[in-house]
Amino acid sequence: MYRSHTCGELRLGQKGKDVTLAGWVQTIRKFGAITFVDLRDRYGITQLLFGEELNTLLEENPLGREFVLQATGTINERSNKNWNIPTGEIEIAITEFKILNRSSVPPFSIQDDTDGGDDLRMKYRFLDLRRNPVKKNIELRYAVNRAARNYLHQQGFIDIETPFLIKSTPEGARDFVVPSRMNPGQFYALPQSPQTFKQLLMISGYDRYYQIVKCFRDEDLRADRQPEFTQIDCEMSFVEQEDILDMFEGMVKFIFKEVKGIDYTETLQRMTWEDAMWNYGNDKPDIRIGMKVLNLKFPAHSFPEKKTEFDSEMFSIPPLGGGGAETVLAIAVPGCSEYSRKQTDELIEWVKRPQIGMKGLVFIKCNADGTYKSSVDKFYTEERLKAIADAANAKAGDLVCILAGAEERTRKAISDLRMEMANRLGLRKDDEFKLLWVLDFPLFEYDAEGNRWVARHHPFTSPKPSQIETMINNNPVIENAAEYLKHPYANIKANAYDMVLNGNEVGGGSIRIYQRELQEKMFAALGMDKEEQQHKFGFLLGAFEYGAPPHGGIAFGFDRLCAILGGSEGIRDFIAFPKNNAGRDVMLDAPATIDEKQLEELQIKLNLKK
RNA sequence: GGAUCGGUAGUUCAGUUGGUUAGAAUGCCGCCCUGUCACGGCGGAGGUCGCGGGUUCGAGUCCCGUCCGGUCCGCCA
Repeated sequence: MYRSHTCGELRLGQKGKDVTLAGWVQTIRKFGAITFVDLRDRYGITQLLFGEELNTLLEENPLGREFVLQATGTINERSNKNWNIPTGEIEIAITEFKILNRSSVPPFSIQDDTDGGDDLRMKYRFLDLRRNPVKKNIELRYAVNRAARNYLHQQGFIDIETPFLIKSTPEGARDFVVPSRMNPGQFYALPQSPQTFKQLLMISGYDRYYQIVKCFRDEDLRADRQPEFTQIDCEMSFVEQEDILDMFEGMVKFIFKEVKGIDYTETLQRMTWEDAMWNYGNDKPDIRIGMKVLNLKFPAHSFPEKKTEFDSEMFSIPPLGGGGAETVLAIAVPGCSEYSRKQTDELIEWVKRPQIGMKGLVFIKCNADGTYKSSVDKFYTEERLKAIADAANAKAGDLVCILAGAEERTRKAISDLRMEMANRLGLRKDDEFKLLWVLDFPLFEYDAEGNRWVARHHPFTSPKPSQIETMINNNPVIENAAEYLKHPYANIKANAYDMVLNGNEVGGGSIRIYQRELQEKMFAALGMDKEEQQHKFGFLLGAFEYGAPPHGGIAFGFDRLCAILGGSEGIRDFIAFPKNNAGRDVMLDAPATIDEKQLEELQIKLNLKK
């Protein structure tokens, strides 16, 4: 027996008991005759006391940081208690000890506030994982996993594994591919999601399926994107959109309760995609913060049903962009009317950065005394400034920020500016959570490069029932690229939904197509002829002919959900062994070349550029 | 594919207009210390300034290239 207890469980109540602990040496504090050692394991830290009688033994067997130590002794009450740790009232008076293994000096300190940089921590991830902050994240991840499984199990879902070695379908993200030795020249692809398999399971009658499963996408990475990531993947049969929303609203609330102890009782707010874009410039708005976007001027073809008291005559921006910008958007930033010239100049520089790409930024300061001061005073009367400020819901003390430019870019910029200002003002608290459903996404997006439609969600998403006729009865071919928005397909809305948490998309799904005719129409709209459809998705089209039930589902970004619940923007510290932003595992140094012999077996010849 | 920031001691960083022997903190090693828990005191070791080239009397510092890392844009059905 290596240990009788862990390093986190002993308390004053067990005083006098003889125990054996095993763990890692956190610190050694020597005081001439006596030595204190903090022994650490997954459960906590317990102080060991080495008395004078052990000094010879300690000199013969010197301890060092991160040594693996087994020590036996008696639980003592401390004369000086440490109220910062749960075991701080006791210490173990050691009678014998054994070094189970030595350790080199670690390249960074194994502490909450480590001195290690990210790169080094990733290279020695096995040491980094010993640190409390990372350990807490990994434990939180397990708690979320457990809560999700418990909920889904209670609801009658069953976990069914689907294959990782599947067929490449170059629609959407790039596939990771795996060569087949037994089938030379042929490749498997790793799944970007188990999408088609879960739909086939619905056809097989497993009407409530889930899986917490790895997915693979060979695209460039970000702080919140990894090449292999985990989804909570779910699908249900005989459901409408409302059933899915109910079921998974329940799941997320259950997770909040189990993991964070939060009673999220209010019904999730719902917002159409159009309202999200209109009011927040973004399809995943953070609704914890205000600062709704005011649309001062916008292209006639966009959101034709939206009405505003402003129009193209009302607002143009003479000092920027020459002949007046296509789109003019504003937000009222609370409490910033006192910004100095230096601060507003800095904001102007911020929006001019290439990532934002604006030409400039117009301000209206809504002063506390009820006057208005703007950077465009010579073009506007104070009444007009007031009208704009009022329309943006600005109060005295607010700073109205106005951006102008091409529609998409400006919309993204105002959305970025809104988030930036919220961050600067500390409005995005990492312990405040607000969930939102975004509904009624467009089914299609126009791809100017290929002059064709692409699926906004994925090609298995069904249109709103009322628009199935529109889809089937119209030719998807776009005759006039310039006027693609007049094509009947441009206005088809999808039976799709995203769950948004604090401005992050944490889940997304749809009611699926289950009729062969409609699915073929969808594939055709995406530019696939019959032959290609058969080659890529023949198995699914065929399956639809054998009693496919109406079905739909959703998938949650598990890593991202964990990160947000843990109060973090990045997902890497919620994954035990993550990759860096070039897709490398710096600990393994992967990817790597393979042996000539392996290439030969696969009958693959490299043809590297350069 | 692009933008941007960074790379100096084991580690985290500082290093002025280009100018003597490149510093601090922490860690490490040695000595002292019987109540520490970020222990304390004294001493010591530790550097290919990412790499290559250039400008210069002289480069950590300026220029070009390259590699590595962070963040972002494109991309991510």
